[in-house]
Amino acid sequence: MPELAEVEYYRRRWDDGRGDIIIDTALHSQKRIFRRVDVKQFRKLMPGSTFLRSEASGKQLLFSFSGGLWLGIHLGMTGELRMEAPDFKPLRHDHLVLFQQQRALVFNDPRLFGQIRFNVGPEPPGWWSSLPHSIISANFKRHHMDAFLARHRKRPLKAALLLQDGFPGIGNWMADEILWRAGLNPLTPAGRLNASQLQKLWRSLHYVCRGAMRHISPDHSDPPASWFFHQRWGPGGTCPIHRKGLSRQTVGGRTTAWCPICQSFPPPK
DNA sequence: CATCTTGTTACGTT
DNA sequence: AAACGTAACAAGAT
Repeated sequence: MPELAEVEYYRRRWDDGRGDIIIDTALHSQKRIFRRVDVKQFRKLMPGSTFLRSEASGKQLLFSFSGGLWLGIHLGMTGELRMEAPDFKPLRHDHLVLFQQQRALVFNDPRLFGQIRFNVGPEPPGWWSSLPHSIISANFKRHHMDAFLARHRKRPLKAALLLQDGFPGIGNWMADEILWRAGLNPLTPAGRLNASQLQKLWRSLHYVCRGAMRHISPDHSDPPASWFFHQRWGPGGTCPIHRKGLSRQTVGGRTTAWCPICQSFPPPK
């Protein structure tokens, strides 16, 4: 499920636990989610530590705990965070539970594409510090986008938008929304955009990211009815402008939908 | 039963 | 060396 705004939504679901001590943990440590975690160390250090704060960057989450403990979470395709009662009994897909006096903080992921990290140290772990600038932040500059598209000039635009090094937080539906609003065909090679098309992509990228954060993050509600979002799945989907049928094709390994009128393929040079 | 999935990574190829 | 394309991972929904 989770892209930029949904990740932020799930981050907030553990907020009630801030300032409280972890008294116990439960984890399905044999699952692939924990393949990068020293489980023995986690089980030893986490109880007695206080949950301090959390942050999201793209699709990555970082939770900090007293004693210099850092818990990284990637939700993968189907990961969720939620709160339960303190006597919660984890079921099959509840792979990580942090028990507090008043509640249980639960990470659930049926499909196991998520990933947990655990680091110890005074500063945030290196994998976190070296993440690319969030698209939402002022540090994400136009020259970053231009340089990234140039580096991946042969990739279809859709595939380039899915690369987290360049567009952190963008996933399948957001990429389709961005390209529809920019009037760009998903198959266009990333290095083939002229100045005006680059500008449209830049503005659309920010419009969709900001809009998703505003509409989805607070309560996981859907974006406005005018968004392409509502049309891109079902076979009956139509362009919100023309009300005509959409084109569909796998691009960059994902199902991609676009309006053949708004997003016509550019003529060869 | 076959096909689909809002994500990433390993690996072989260009 | 870097970029590119695809299979694989796992489980549930349709």
